[in-house]
Amino acid sequence: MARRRGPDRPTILDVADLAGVSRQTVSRVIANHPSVAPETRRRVEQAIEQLGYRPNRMARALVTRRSRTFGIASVDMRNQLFSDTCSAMQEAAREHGYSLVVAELDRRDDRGMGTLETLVSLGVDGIAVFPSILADEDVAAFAGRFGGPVVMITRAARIPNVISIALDEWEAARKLVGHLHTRGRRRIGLLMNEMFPDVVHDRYLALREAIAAATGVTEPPVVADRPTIPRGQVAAATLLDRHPDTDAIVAFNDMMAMGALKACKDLGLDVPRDVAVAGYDGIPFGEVVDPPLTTVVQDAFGMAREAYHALYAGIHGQWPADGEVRLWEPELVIRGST
Amino acid sequence: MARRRGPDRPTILDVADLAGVSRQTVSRVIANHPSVAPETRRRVEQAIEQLGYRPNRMARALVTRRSRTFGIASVDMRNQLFSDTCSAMQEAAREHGYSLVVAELDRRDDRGMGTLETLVSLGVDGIAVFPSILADEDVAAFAGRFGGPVVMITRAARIPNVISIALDEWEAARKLVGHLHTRGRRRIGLLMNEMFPDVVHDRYLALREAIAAATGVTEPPVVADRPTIPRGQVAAATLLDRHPDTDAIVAFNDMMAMGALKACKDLGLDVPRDVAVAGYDGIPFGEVVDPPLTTVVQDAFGMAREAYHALYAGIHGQWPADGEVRLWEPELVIRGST
DNA sequence: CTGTTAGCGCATTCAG
DNA sequence: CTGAATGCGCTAACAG
Repeated sequence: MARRRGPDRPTILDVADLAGVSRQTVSRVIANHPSVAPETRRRVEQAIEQLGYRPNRMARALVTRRSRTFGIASVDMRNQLFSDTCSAMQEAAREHGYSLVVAELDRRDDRGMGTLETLVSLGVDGIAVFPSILADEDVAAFAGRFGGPVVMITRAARIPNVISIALDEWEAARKLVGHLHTRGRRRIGLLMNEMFPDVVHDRYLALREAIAAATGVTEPPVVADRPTIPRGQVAAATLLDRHPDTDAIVAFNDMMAMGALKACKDLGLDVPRDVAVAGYDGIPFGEVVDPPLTTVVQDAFGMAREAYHALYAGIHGQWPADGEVRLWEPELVIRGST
Repeated sequence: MARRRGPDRPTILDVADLAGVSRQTVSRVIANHPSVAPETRRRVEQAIEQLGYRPNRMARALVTRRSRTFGIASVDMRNQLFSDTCSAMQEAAREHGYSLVVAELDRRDDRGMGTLETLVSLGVDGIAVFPSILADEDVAAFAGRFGGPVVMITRAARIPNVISIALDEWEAARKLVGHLHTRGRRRIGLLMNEMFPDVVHDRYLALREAIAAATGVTEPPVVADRPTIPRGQVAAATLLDRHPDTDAIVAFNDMMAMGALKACKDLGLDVPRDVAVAGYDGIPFGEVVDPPLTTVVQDAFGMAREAYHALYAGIHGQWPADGEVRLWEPELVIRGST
């Protein structure tokens, strides 16, 4: 087969030869094992430096059965909440020398399950997943097969072998709907994400409940689509067409909410006078749009750190066989759109 | 050492035993090697299915010296252009069964070079990098050490062993400045990214040149900061404070431009009447802000696909020892902010 | 404190 | 068409 271009990377044997020791000694130096003579250590370190040696982590993982990588997956890598999560997880992972393998769930490949299996075959020690298109049963099945720890972010569900980290949707819905109600809104419409109603997000259930409690409306109008600006625009237009008396729109996330803003503008509706609009996530663009967007802020960084530390702990200690849910407090940021 | 929880994942040997063949035969079936009897193949495939076997890609990589992963790195994973690039690269990679290892350059770790080395020790076959904090010399040094293909995105520079993929900054500057000039703007201020002037981006050189050609101003005012909304806001405020007669602001990217929008609003300046504002990248939020943002759109998806295919070709074929630059056409999208 | 032996899971020779 | 031997780079276990 074709040889690598240029010289091969040095191996532990090259270092050992140059330092005049056995490879085991080199291995000990790298692992910071105490039982190495200072002089020997110095020689080895010098050889490492001189050769520019870097351990092959795949070879190491093969024997330690630990790759020091975690996988993280979502159906949309371009989502700001996901980027923030990746960034914060990687930041947290650095202190332990862990790396992140990021994958976008391919819905054509067994609804995304194939992507998770790929992550496993890459040898990740644990997995964080934004479930979205995956049902609880999918995640449960995967966590059962996969030996390592699995964390689910953005959905609260008690799934065997899974720690779930998510916003407290009921608290969020109470805060948001309470705010809208205070502002005199009574006919609240919902923009849900594309999986609805096949995968019913707690966000919907919680909002429906809060709306019923506040206004007496038990089945608020709802339109589902992809959580992007253009699709949110289409969804909002549909909603307003079917229910012209709508006086408030709550969108699944800020992207859809921004689409709703555009739809209102298209229809000549004033926000917030005619229709109030609110989203979820608290992405930074929310304060630059016109009008600035009221939103339920998720502490993406805190949740990401929590996810990382759960995975890391899960590798070394126990993992809850019957699952566990960790809820996060939402923060309502009120801006001009409501 | 602590054993893995649950049963170990099945290996190729387990499959071989169950199918009653040797492991090489299993290996051949997996590799789709033709010389396997149909009946044997069927038995093996059934065993694979039954055990839920998935090849260990690290073990495979150890012997093939090819991990079928590419690394991609940037100093900020949360940047939309980077997310778009990751997403598009992964999409392109799927067809060849390649995966992406995403890393955020840690500036504390040798200005990000340490992160690149980590990627190498993880065994990636090639690397795509958004250089930002890395100077051309850094990238050159790394590409020299690393045996595999290296692609640099968002900066055009002829660096040995590196294919550089970037916007045609001169064409972009001509289009943008030409547009501003047509709109009667004569005192154009610049918001550059934080590396300026230590790492001078072509974007600055090109804009300066275009501004000189159009207005005769050879040293346009410039303020540098991080390419985020809040820092862009601060930078724009500084610029307008120092040069109150500024009638147009060109920002390094849309994030900074949105910050400039906020700064203008704070100062009671009307955009675009008093000051025109434009950015680069063409992120989707640009059309939702107030006023909608004029921007130089980069074809992130096209560039990402190009980057992937360059890397993939580089693994199998030749790589330009003296480097290569591939320029991409910018598209100027004119909206309300100018 | 250091070296030797063995093997992680797999693909690549080379034999049959 | 199939199997046996070999080794990728590394660490664990055991000797010295």
